[in-house]
Amino acid sequence: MEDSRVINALRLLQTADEIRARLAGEFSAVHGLSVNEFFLLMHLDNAPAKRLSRVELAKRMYVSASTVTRMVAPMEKLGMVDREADARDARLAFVVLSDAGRRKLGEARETFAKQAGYFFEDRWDEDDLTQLSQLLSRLVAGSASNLT
Amino acid sequence: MEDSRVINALRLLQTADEIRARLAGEFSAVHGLSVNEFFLLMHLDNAPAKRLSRVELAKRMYVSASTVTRMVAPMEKLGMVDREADARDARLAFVVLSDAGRRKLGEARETFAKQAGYFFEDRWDEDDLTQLSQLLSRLVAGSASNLT
DNA sequence: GCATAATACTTGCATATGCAAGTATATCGG
DNA sequence: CCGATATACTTGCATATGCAAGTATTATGC
Repeated sequence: MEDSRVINALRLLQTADEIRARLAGEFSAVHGLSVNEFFLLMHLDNAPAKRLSRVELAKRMYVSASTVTRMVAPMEKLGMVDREADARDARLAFVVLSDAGRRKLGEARETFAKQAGYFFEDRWDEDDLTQLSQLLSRLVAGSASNLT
Repeated sequence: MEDSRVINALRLLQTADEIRARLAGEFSAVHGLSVNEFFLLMHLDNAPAKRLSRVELAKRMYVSASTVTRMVAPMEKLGMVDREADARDARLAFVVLSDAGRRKLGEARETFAKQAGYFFEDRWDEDDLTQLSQLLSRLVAGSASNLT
């Protein structure tokens, strides 16, 4: 295993799996939220009018359209998001971040920040963090998925 | 969003999602393998005697024990792995990499390398790759999950 | 030694997700 | 304008996964 691209891809995937596993437990216990639901809210909050179509969400989250449909249903019932039709195109069904969703996201963000802190704690200093941030920025820069 | 730990965690998760999505399509089409099945084989290949208990696999893959049980069943049927009991502890059921599994993994590794190459292509040079590798090595170093 | 606790694995049930097909609407070419 | 095609979303079905409970075996405390 000498190829640095392979090594980096493996390490990225494994690191992400570890972070995701930690987050899943915390989000579920503290907010009754899944990691993907958190990201859905993040994408909405990041969007111009706090709203996105389902296909846009699917692309940004790297999941299928049907997954978005089924994720949104319970979130809508709980009042975190609203459904909004488009005046010009009757096919579109926007998912809109509600006030309750915004509050929920605010709380979840704190948990995320805490976990992110724990994760890097004791292993990385500010210089490392800045270095990684700059490296990854080039990977996510072009992507519509970028949340940062 | 000023906390560099938060930014890095978000970018790591999103980057990994993108890589994983690409791999999933390729692995499924080319090898009839899921990304997690690939990692299971990688962990076995990485282990001292090409074998691990199910709980060890579960820990290293950040999945539940039941998931390992159910992942292994079809892989065993296809001959990629064998089941092996422990002489001292009758509870243990090792998963062993078979010759067929080793071949399969070899092919899948090539696909992985190709995809990893595409992913970093045009965006990163060797210096960047080395830098990231060094940064991530500290994150995965302590972990038993480390494949690199 | 033996009862209790811990560990390894499996299984029932519920949820999550993708793919393919179905429905509704919009766009395009003539 | 109209049929063919494309797009947005939903739904049926199959697979993947976690949690909790169940079974079998081993370790621990007395």
